[in-house]
Amino acid sequence: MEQRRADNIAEALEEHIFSGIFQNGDRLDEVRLAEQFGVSRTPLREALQRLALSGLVELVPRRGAFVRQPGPIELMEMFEVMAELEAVCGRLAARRISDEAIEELRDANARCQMAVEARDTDGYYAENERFHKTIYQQSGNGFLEQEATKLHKRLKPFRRQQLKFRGRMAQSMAEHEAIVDALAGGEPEAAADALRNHVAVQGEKFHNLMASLKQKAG
Amino acid sequence: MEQRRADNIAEALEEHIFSGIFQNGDRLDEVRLAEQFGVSRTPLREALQRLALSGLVELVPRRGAFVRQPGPIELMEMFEVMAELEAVCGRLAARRISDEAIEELRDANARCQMAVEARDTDGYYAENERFHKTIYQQSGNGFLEQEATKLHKRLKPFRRQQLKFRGRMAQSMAEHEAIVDALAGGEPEAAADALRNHVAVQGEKFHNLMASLKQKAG
DNA sequence: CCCGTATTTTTTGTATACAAGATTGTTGAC
DNA sequence: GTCAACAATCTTGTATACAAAAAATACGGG
Repeated sequence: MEQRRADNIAEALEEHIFSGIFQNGDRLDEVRLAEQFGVSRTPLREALQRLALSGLVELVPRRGAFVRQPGPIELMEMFEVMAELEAVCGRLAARRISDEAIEELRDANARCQMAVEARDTDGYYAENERFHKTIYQQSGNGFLEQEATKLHKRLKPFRRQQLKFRGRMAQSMAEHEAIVDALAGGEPEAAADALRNHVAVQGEKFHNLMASLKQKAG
Repeated sequence: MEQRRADNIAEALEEHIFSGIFQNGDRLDEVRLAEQFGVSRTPLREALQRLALSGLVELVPRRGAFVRQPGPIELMEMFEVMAELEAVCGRLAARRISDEAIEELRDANARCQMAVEARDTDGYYAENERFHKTIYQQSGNGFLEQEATKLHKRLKPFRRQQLKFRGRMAQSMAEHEAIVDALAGGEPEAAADALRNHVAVQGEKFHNLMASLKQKAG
């Protein structure tokens, strides 16, 4: 249970990085952080290595660890891949999904709708996440589910930014309905297209994302 | 330059695991391996953690590191995802590919053909890899390229197994030609389908894969 | 004779100490 | 005054020492 500790350090660091306590090129001083977290450098280094492999920090040999936020281009690329991964999940899920899962999707959507009406962004996001994770699961491919979940987590902070834009939650809801209909109807290509367009960052969404990035930098 | 060292340990371990020196559930003893590689436990543990994140070993807290070869199911799942990733690369590349890259693909194919005639499996694999990596690149999405390359590498030993089956190389060649034609013709869906079918493990390929797995186990 | 428990032993996880390389500051020459 | 080379300092990477937890073994009770 003490591996837990390294995990917690990694997660805590993740939090700090995501929440903007650290800026983009900041060097992550090992001794400082070790003191701050009350552990020695050894587990802290292990945490850094994990974060490096997950892409949140860059590990330069003999130079140290640096916060590595994706720039606009890489971010677009990641969203493009996310859209395609979700599309694949949808295509597979349309053939393999269970009735219970469709119920769960409809349930998540209903709760989403309630959150929209209550202007509860956090609640909305929680149900939104459940919606997407259910689809990953129902792809029937555990490896795909893992990969999709990983990338979903990585993009979480940026997605949340976008939810703040007016009308986005309502539009997103409508898209969710279309996705469920395609899945329930067993239409693989329709489900894939609906999910790809739902996740892809295009048109207005693109401008919103860029705007939120500038806001963060300024 | 000394980060290199940890990399080398990880790579050496990878080699050992891939080449069958270690069997599937084997425990990787830290002190033994440290002695064997002539380093202390610290860098060795870091190497293990990397391998854990890349999926080659499983790190059980307070229990140790174990070799983790994917079973038949997970393997199928990984090939399914690989096929879809390559399909996406192809779809994007069909729109974005450069003339030089098409030349490179044709060149790789020509060399492949030569290797087939010379029954040079290694040579064939090298050119085959160049072929696929070029398509990843030409997707114009660096992140996608990275992910595809990672999975490609992970599946490498299993793919190689399959090349040994009679006629596989020749069939694969024909498929390569079709892929290049679709890319050169700027047909996204055709390129995607061709690549998906090329990579997917179905029909005869499925039985071949299963046979090679049993062979390995026996 | 077998099973459960306690003890010993091994092994992982963490801290600290040490070595090698990188960075920065200072001093001297042009 | 500026640039370069050297030295001092700091930081990373590695080794070792120590603590805690799990596995193995031995002992005792049933």
